[in-house]
Amino acid sequence: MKPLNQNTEDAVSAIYAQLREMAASFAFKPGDRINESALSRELGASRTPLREALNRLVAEGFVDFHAGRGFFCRALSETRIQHLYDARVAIECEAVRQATQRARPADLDAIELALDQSHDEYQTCTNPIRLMELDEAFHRQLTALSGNAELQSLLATIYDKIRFVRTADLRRLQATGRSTTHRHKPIIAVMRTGDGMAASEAMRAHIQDRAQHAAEAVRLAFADIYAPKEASE
Amino acid sequence: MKPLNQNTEDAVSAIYAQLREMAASFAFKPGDRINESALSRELGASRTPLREALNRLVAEGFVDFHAGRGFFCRALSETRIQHLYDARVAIECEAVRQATQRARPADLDAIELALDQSHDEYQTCTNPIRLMELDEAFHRQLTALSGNAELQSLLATIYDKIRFVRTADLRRLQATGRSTTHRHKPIIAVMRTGDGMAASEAMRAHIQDRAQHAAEAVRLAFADIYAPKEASE
DNA sequence: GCATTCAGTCCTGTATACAATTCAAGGCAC
DNA sequence: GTGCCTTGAATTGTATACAGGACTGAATGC
Repeated sequence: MKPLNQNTEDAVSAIYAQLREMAASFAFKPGDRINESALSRELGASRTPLREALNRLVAEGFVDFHAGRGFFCRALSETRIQHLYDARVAIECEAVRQATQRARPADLDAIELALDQSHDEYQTCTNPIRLMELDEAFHRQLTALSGNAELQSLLATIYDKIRFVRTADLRRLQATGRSTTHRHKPIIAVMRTGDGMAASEAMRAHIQDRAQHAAEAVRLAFADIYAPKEASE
Repeated sequence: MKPLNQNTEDAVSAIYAQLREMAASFAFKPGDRINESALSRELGASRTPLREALNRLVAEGFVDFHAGRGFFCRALSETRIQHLYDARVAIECEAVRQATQRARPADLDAIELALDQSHDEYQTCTNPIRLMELDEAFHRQLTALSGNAELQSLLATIYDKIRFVRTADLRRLQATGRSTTHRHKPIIAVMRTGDGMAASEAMRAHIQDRAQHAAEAVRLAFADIYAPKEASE
């Protein structure tokens, strides 16, 4: 087999990143068993590094592992999505609270500028993936202002898990001509007042507004997962 | 036929559980490289399942992985501990908030009963590990009342990461004749009023009270880690 | 004396082999 | 036809072999 350059990037991490993306986009159907031999062939590696990468995904909750039976794509349920949205509320509200205390006006200016710059693209963009990236960037930047690496990494994992649902939700939002961008700037405005509690509640309201549509988004996501994809990949 | 699933699962999962306990108790010194061959011999398995278990710990943040150099016990710093305490605040405050809305009086009665039953043991117990278990049980039970599996699993991971520090902190608390149990019942009392926000704030105050001592606890923990242990192989 | 180089050794990273187990299908009894 | 057993292929679980990078320490040049 082709030797991989271990100095720059090891195979396990590369496979892991690929698998995580595949899991986030539901290249595997929920509940399906993952065939190690076939997948390792597909990824051009052997089963050993593949299994190591899969074990990371098990620890993060993307994949289920049943002894003697192998790895399974974790099932998607409305309950689980609701739980993940609530976990997102927990992380982001605390992060915003901390950020409100730590952030300097210049930090908030930078985020607001980024919002303004992406506003036009947000309105015209038709690619739901890109749409989601723009939306996610705001939340990630805000969480980063908390200065807490643990909160950031927890949030990143949650986002990966709900990305598919959020994409479906944002697509539907866009189809109805609405958007969530206009809800972002008010949060910054509250943060400028220095009231961490109020900023936290603003973020809570923003996220829960979307969470209410999670159930419908899950159904949309299921439709996407099982719909035949034309010429994709 | 009897299901021997657990039998085969034991290998990787048993190693994983052992490693997680070793990591939580800092059997490896922070920053040290983990020698796979030696550790696999010690655990009576080969490197393959050991590496799979280690990769799970990488995903959970117990272990660092550097390509080409292997696995390393993750360093412990005051900053990181502070971040983990703040993450704990995020998770537990939201969980208590949800639990306040969901819990029936009987659920709260059960937790309060458990508190009363363990009160004497808490006062007389000299084993810091047991002390920590008792304290942790309260927080875990409360979080479980939220009904959110994601919050529970996130919290479990965080607790494993800060367990060593918390043990040192509780030991010191006990040495000074104080305890944190008396702070638990007031939280239940607030929950009974049905005011989720107030309950959340009570929990925040409770956790942050201990977080303030985290820095000192880290130093104590370091002392424990590097102190020569008698009769330890 | 100090930095550098260069072997030698150790250790990691991955492939592969093989045993153990599960799964599926076909046959058999009822 | 239905349910159970048997049997064989497919798949997982683990050990091991081996290639190649990383570390160590001594020898060398300045």
